[in-house]
Amino acid sequence: MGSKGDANRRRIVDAADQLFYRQGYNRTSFSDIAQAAELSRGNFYYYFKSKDEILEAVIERRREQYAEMLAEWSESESTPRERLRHFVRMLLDGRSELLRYGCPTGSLTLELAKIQSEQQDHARVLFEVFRTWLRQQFITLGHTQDADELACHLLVMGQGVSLLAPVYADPALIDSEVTQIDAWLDAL
Amino acid sequence: MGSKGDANRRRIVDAADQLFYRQGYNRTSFSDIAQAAELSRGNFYYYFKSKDEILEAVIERRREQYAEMLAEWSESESTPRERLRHFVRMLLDGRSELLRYGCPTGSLTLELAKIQSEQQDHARVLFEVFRTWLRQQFITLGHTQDADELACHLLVMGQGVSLLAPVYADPALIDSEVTQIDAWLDAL
DNA sequence: GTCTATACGGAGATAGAC
DNA sequence: GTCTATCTCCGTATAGAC
Repeated sequence: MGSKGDANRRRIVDAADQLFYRQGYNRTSFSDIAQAAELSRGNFYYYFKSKDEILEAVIERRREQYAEMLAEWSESESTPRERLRHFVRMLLDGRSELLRYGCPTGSLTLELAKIQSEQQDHARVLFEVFRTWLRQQFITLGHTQDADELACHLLVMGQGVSLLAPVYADPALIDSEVTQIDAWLDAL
Repeated sequence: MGSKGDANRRRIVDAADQLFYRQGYNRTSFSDIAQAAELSRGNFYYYFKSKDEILEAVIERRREQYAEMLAEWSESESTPRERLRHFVRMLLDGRSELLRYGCPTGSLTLELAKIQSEQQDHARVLFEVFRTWLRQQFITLGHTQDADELACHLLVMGQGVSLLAPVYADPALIDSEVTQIDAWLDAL
């Protein structure tokens, strides 16, 4: 657990994270990751013994990042409505990557869903992070009864946009959708 | 192009269609398809020389089926509102498969999007079939100005539900979403 | 048209020298 | 900790007998 090893480990997870997003999990090989992390395949196996282990590490890393991001939003935005708007604005901020590769969480989870395995359960926690946070915002907004349904509906719309985005690669589609989602939020 | 060959060809496309849906395109091998179609690998290559060719055939087959299905709905339902409701009801009718594998169109297209290739263009036509039909319904409903935006928004919600469905494998989530989408339609 | 045999490359994974 | 060499399996694809 020296400092050199930790740095390499981080480099591997970084590289794997990016490649899983851009190429997909199934199409990303050990060689791809090793090459991107600038390590030999042999040395690579010193850090991770299976593709499963890397995936687990990537998911855990993303989970931490998302949780941290949402915690920051909870601090920086004072009202639940502003926080929800911040969530929607993600679609505009990550626009160029969204148009190419879709949502990192959605695309990964959908890929794993087709291989009925324990990996799917791991990936689901990523959605749970957002769902829980969104639900809390809707509760604070006064929608105590249907907070979870509203949270899911917002997730649904976000995922729908993220899927259609790479299909049409059209920025105008994202703009139009964000407008409609904002209108839905305002009407609540 | 004898009758025997045509039957085999159809069997292959059938098998490939199912496997692409349930396992995903990337994880489905020639052997998988040959086995499901009950053909030897050797004979298999007599009909399709590459995975690309099979994919093209599968997409074309789906396109025809969807176009036919939508044409039937245009006949069986007399008002655009009823036709749109029929579209939403797909989420309930295909419930059990949706909960396991998501939407055939959405999952395939997302997978292909990560391999920037011509295959992506082929898959996009599947969305175009629905988008065009939906747009027509909204126009008939009187929304001439924003028909395309509304069509896309309905597609977005459908795809969002289809992605979240296998993540949580919860029928109640689909029910709740259908209710909310129906309410959105009614308000138009 | 249908099969068997086989070539070839890439992927995951390990052993062992340094 | 890092590397090279190597093993095995699987996937795509072809040749050629029947």
